Amino acid sequence: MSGRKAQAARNDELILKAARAVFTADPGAPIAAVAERAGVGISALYRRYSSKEDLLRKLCFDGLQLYIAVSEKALEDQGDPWEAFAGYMRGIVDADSSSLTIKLAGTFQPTPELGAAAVRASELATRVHARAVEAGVLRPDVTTADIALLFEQMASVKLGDDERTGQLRHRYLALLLDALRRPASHAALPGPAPEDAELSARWVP
Amino acid sequence: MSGRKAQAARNDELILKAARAVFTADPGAPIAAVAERAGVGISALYRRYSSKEDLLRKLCFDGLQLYIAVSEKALEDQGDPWEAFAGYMRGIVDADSSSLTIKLAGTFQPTPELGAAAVRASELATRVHARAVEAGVLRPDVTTADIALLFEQMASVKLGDDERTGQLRHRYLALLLDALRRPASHAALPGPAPEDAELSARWVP
DNA sequence: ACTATATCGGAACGAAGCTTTCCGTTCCAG
DNA sequence: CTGGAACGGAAAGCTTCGTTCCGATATAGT
Repeated sequence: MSGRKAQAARNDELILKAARAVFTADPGAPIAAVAERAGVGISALYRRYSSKEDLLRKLCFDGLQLYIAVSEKALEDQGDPWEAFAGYMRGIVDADSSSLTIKLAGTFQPTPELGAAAVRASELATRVHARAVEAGVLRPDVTTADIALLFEQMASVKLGDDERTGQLRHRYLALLLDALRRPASHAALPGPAPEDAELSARWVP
Repeated sequence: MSGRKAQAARNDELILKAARAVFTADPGAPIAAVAERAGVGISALYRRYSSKEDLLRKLCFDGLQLYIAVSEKALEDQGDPWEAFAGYMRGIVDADSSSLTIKLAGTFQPTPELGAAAVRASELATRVHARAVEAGVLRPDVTTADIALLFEQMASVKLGDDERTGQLRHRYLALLLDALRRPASHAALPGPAPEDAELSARWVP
């Protein structure tokens, strides 16, 4: 495959990647920002998606699929129950699925297909959580819904570039995992703490 | 004091309260939303603030003052060091100061006065944190800057009305405090966990 | 070589939303 | 009674955004 077809296929990927980056950074970003980031014209977007809503639905659906994949992998993990659960949490944080699902919800009309994926994702989350509770590695007063909100808190962390943001999210996830684990413990925190300069830089954009 | 002057004084308060509510819920909200919520006309706003920026600066400054007041109160607390620190955290979360400061920053040009308040707030935060570390009640691998980012995570929790949101923020703050406290422990979590219905309601606004 | 076609870039358009101004009205103080 | 402070809200003026449209370009098939 080469020539024009190849560029079209490459653009498919470029556009999705750009859309993910732009809309996770700012759910209200304009379509033009996606095109610019992807390095294509606006018409390249409208050839693939009939509207902005359509693109957002696609992103949300992909985000749910990713969530589902991570959850299924966690359920297959037959190793140490705590490590399986912690790995699941880290996987979801890395997938940034909260930014791709809940943060975008409300900006478009959900389709049945999308609703079904959301239900499936929710079921899997319940099972992963239940397994950890039954294994006795998780404090029992935290519910599945709590976990969902905690993911959103991790997703709210944004500082510097994507790499730094991911680093910090894992730092605070480690803190969170200490609070969730039974018995209580204090694991070492990964990644350097934020510098004062990193924080104060946000006052003057 | 009565008559027209009295209404003006009452409006001063009404407008500020409305602005706090509106802009903490949505930092990009239009001025008209503030006027509507306050139950006044737009001109009542522009009589008091020369521009939207001006109003935002005022809100931000007040937020910093509140932050400073809570911090000073914590420093005066001579009781149990852990309880003093935990009370400080709860106080800042209740003040919702992250929503009034950082979330609004960037939408206006900071003034020297505002910068000075920010510096003072930062100094106090450092002292409160240092005191808890020196007392040995706080895990030492968490920095003052970490605490600031953790406040922002609590402020990112939003579900249902203001009361429910506050309840949940305290629930997750309790979880967080478990992770911060030395030695490690698990305190009971306050407030009911989110219901599935509360979460799924957000998919269809 | 030549043309039909798929794809693209980006200007142009129209709708929507926002801040700010402006004007007529109300109501108190002197 | 009257001057003016305070008000409500419409309208001006501007920006931004989604979408459409058109001319350009490069390939695939003949």
